Amino acid sequence: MPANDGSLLEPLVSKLSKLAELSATDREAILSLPYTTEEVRAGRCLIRERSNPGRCCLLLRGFACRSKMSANGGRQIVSFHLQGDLLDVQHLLLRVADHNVETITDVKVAWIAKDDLSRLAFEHPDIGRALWRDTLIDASIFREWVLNVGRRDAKVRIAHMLCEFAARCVAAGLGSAERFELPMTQEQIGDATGLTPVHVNRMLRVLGEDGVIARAGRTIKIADWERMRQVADFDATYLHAVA
Amino acid sequence: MPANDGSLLEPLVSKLSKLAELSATDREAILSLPYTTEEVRAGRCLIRERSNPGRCCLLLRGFACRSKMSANGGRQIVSFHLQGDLLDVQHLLLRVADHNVETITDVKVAWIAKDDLSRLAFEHPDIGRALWRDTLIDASIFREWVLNVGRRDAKVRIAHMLCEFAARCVAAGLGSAERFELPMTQEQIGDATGLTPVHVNRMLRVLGEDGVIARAGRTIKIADWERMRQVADFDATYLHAVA
DNA sequence: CGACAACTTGACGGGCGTCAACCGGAGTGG
DNA sequence: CCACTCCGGTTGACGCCCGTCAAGTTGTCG
Repeated sequence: MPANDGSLLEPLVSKLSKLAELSATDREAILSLPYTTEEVRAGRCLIRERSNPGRCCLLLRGFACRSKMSANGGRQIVSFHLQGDLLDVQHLLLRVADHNVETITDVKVAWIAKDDLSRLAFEHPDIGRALWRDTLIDASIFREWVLNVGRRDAKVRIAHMLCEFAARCVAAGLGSAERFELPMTQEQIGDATGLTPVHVNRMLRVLGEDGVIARAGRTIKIADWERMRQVADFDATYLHAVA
Repeated sequence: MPANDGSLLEPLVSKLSKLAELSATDREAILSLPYTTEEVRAGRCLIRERSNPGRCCLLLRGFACRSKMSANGGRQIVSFHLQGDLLDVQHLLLRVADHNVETITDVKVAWIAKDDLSRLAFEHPDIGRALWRDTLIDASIFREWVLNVGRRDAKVRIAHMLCEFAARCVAAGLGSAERFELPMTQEQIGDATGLTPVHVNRMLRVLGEDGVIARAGRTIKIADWERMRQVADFDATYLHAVA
């Protein structure tokens, strides 16, 4: 499993470079982090609520999400993640996981020891700055999700989720804003928006009938992005230009 | 307005001390931060969405909240704050505010220049660690709010909000868990839980009839805390022992 | 070709929003 | 001291959005 040719952490370097100015030394320090890789099937749990991982998970390929459960058995997805995302920076400084991390598709991840990453953050101020910014943007997205789930009706809510997902895919170099692929089921969309899968389906149909989106299986096409943005009440400010 | 007797930043020292081990030097560095104080009436906006503050706001007395607006005019409160809270640490590293900060009661605040606080964080690693942890706990609370608004019904949702608020008041030394004072209106509770003020009122009445809480004006009494915790689906893990 | 998961659609009901009226306390001005 | 105003709280009637239940379709993988 250990496969330290060093190049696999390149996505992490490129992500953090967008968040702060990194020196050559910084980059080398990141690339020389020890890690192990693992391939995991769709629908598995990478990190479990209340556990204390001891290592951080870098998503190299595929899609994942973070989720929490309510007492009555309801699942709430609180964020989606794609390649290049570091899934649990918060565990550098918080002892116990307050949520699950689950795979949505088959994924490839790199595990990095918490202590190594933490040391890196505090010995290289600009890396620390980048990681901190990453968690702050994370928090900003959570705030937007609270608004989305709390104050928008189902149609707008789903449209907003699609906009955010598209924007992040484009930023990560996966597909274009006009045409992209959804990796998640309608049930997972429901879990992210606080709706039932049935109602997600209804609203996707309506969005299609309105001509705001076009669907073919899980591929979404958005012809008029300006219109989509209005329908979705989407304003990318909260992504803070990166995400 | 400048009133640097130095002692007014004591709450900040005590808050950060709970988040990381601070040396005497660290404490002195915090206390010697330049700041100005201001008294602000209830219902005012301290920081406006899309603005770029340039300074951070420490809440010395009273209550405040952070909020966002949806296109259709809905307001969503994303967090409540009480004395000792630093209201916008995220602006140390993010350029533009993605939400408003509003006063709930009359408050007294201390303004600290962003650059001063930022320098402090990076020159004193343990202060940086404490501030970072603070923002991570913030994010954890947002995740819980997404779950709360997305997957719990109105009664549980409001009960959960009350539990969190009580826990944080107790942690800050304001009142006891068995009896505390709500500073916010039922409309603000609704804005925090994604409900209308009318329905908040109904659910508060039901919680009273169920004997879970007792109300007198805005004072809340919780006799059986274990029962309350069950009704509210409340598990303080996500507060990460501080907050 | 059979099994199973995801998607789709319809019928029905309930939780919560909306509208409206009234009450009570605090502040204000005569 | 009392009338007036205003904000917040309270309660009832009614309706809609979305949840629930159920059945059927599609697609994929063995």
